[in-house]
Amino acid sequence: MPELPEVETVVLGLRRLLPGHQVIRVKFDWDKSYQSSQADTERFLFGSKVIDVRRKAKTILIDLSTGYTLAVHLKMTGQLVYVKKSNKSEQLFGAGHPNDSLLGDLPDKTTRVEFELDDHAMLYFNDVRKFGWVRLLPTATLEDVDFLKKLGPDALSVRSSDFVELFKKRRKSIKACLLDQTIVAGCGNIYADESLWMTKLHPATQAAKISRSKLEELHSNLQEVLNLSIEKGGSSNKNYINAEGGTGSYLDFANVYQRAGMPCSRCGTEIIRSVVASRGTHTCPDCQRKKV
DNA sequence: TTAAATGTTTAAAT
DNA sequence: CATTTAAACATTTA
Repeated sequence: MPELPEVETVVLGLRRLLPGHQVIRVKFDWDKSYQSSQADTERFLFGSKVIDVRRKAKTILIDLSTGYTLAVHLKMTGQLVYVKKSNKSEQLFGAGHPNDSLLGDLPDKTTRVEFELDDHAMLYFNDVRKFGWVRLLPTATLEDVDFLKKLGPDALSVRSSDFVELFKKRRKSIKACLLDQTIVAGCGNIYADESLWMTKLHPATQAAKISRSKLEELHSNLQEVLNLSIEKGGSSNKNYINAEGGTGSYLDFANVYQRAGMPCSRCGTEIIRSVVASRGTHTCPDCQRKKV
């Protein structure tokens, strides 16, 4: 699911499963979901071996031995599920948008792309809303591709001082800045709301009006919640499955996201929902006093 | 029936 | 030209 920690969970999981294996075949039912020419697919995908799996912001990069890379973007509802069946056992790993496709039999009606691997394993790309995509691109040109070129520094690793510099002259709302991947890459709607609540900042506050110390606090809180969520992604819950296939709520950590009407865990005031930066926004009206 | 949903991307407005 | 805002994409679920 389509925020940095979930993408990271996908990457960490697939990195243990894919490298060394060959891609034999691909099948897709929606042409926007798999973007490559037939010729490139035959030349650079079929028979190629997976070298590595990595992440750039919220894009998953699967590097192949042919010098090409499968770039995968899950957008709002994408997920990647790896299934390897043998006579006696089934190895299963999946992460992304938390719905039942992670646990059910595949392919199902949300399956857009299927990759067949040389060891009888399958990699499924499921995406209810069809916003996501898989693209086969030359590895060397990835840095020039527009959707990766314009990204700001990764939210997980950006230094505090750089973070402050990037934000202090922006005139749009702090929430719009957090969601703007060209400023800082990797934050999404959930973590924007959570980190702003932690920092006691109202999402509609103009970034330029926020003090240096508050920005430093926001930087620290954002990295904290992202890291915490990555750790949670490693445990068994509904947006992550493994052989045990356990369920749970991946939003256990959330203090405001989708908690409208429930009490703020800090002061007890009711969490409210509004719209900021044209996205659903959750705040504690007491802790995060409105900007002027 | 209407509203909302984890994210870009593009066009239009400032 | 750079920045900011809003609509679009496609579908399901509450």
